[in-house]
Amino acid sequence: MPKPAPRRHTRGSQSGRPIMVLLDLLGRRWALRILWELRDGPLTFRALRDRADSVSPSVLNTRLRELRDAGLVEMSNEGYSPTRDAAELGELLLPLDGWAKRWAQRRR
Amino acid sequence: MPKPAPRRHTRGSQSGRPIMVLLDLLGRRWALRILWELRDGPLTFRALRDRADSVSPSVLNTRLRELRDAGLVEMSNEGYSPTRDAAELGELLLPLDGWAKRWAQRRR
DNA sequence: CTCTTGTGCTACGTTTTTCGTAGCTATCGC
DNA sequence: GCGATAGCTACGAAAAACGTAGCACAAGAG
Repeated sequence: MPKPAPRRHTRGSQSGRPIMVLLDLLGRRWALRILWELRDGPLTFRALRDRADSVSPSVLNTRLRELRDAGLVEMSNEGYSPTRDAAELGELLLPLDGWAKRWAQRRR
Repeated sequence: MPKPAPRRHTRGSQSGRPIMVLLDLLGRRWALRILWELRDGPLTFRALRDRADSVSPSVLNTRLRELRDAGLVEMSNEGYSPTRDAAELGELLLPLDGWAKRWAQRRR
C-alpha cells in the first residue's frame, strides 16, 4: 500500500530567500495587477474586479487571500487596501508606468 | 455545423495600456524570476533553468519566447540576456530585494 | 571517423491553475 | 417585507504548468 504521498508544494521558491518568495507571489496571475489597482485607496471586491478586466471571482478571492496572508493587503469596511508595507512596495512599482510607456513607444 | 469559434485570447490587458500589458506579461509564472536571474549577464537555457528552481523546459521556453517577442530578452552565443531596455527595467526591480528582506524581517 | 559532452529545445501525458457563470448569504436603506 | 449591494463559494470546462524523456546539433577529444 502506497504512502499517502509527501504532499509537496508545486509552487516555486525552494530557497526561501525573501526575494524569491516575493517574485513567486507576484508572479501569479493578477497579483501585480491587484497591487497596482489598490495603489490609490481602498476598493471593494467588485470594484477591484471591474478594474481588473473582470477577473473571475474565484481567482480574485484566492489572490486576495494570498496577499492578505502575506501581509500585503488588508480589509476594512472601506474595502481592500494595501498594508503600509505594500504601499511602500507600490511606490517601488510606480516607475514601471513610465518605463512601460517608453517601451511601448520604442516598439511601435 | 458550429462556427469555428471566435478565438479570443484568454489573457488579460484588454485596454492595451502599456502598463497593463507589462503587468500581464510579468504576471506569468517565472517571468519576473527569469528577468531577475538575467540581471548580471547572459545565461544559457540550462543555467537559467538551474537557477530558477528547475522550471520545466517547456514553460521556460514559452516565457523566453514571449520575452523575446516583447523585446525584453535576446539571445546571443553567450546565451540569453536582457536587452538594453530590460536592463533598465531590471534596475527598477532591484529595490525589491531590499524591500523583500525587510518584509521577511517584519513577519518573522 | 567515433565517442562524449553540452547545447537549445520539443513531445506528451499528468496535474494544477484559471476561467466563466450562477448563485448563496449577509447587510443596508426603505 | 423588498430591492440593491456587498463578499464570496461552487463547479464543470479550458488553459497553463508540470516532470520526464529524449531529439538534433555542434564542438572537442581521441
